[in-house]
Amino acid sequence: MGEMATGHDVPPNMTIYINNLNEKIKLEELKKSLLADFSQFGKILKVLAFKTLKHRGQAWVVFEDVSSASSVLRQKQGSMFYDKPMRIRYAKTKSDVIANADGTFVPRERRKRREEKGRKQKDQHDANQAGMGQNPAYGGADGAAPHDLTFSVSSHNLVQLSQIPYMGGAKSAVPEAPAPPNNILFVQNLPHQTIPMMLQVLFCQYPGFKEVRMVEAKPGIAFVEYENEMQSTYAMQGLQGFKISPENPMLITYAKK
DNA sequence: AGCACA
Repeated sequence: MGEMATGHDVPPNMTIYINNLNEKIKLEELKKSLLADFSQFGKILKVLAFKTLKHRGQAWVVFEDVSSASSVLRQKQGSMFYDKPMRIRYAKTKSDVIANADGTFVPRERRKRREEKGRKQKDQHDANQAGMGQNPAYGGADGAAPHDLTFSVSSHNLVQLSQIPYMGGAKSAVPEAPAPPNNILFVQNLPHQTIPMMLQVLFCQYPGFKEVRMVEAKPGIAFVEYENEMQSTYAMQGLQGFKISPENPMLITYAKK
């Protein structure tokens, strides 16, 4: 239930399709940067990008594992790349490198001939689907946040941070009239001894994190800025109700514009 | 916006 529509109509697979890329960047540089940037998520088998009208501003990155592709999709979604936010989805059809590896590859010429004949297309389609569908486990748990750590921020005035999702005990769960999405979050109900570093440790786990701001004169609140709204939203969902101390589930809303 | 296999 309550699943946010993340807009991927295609089943998870090893290849991610990226668009809204900066078209001014030379293909070789673009591919190298994608490789450099995404390698941290797992082994990359291939990066493809083309200069034709129909394909500029787009790229395909083929990972060895679906889990790597999924991590990138979730963690890099909307992040800035050459001054533009990347839009990432799973590729619609299986990459040749993958098809070659799993034996379902059909050379392009043969493919075309088949399609022109107007029959046997279904075989090809089924072959493609078979390769894609090997991931039954992924669909359901889209909400598994990348952090499930219990950790302590501290020097000496040790504060134990217990990661217990806030269940909505009584009042301060979620505001009735939410502010419109904003890349800046407004955090309330913090313990008065909270210092910016404690919040930074928590919020910097989420992609696009920029900074935490607190006002000395106003204890208990903070502003946390991300690069964009998607990323602030993701962080908000991940940390909503997080208790820095047992009696202080944090209330996170979008800051007013 | 645009899903390829240079």
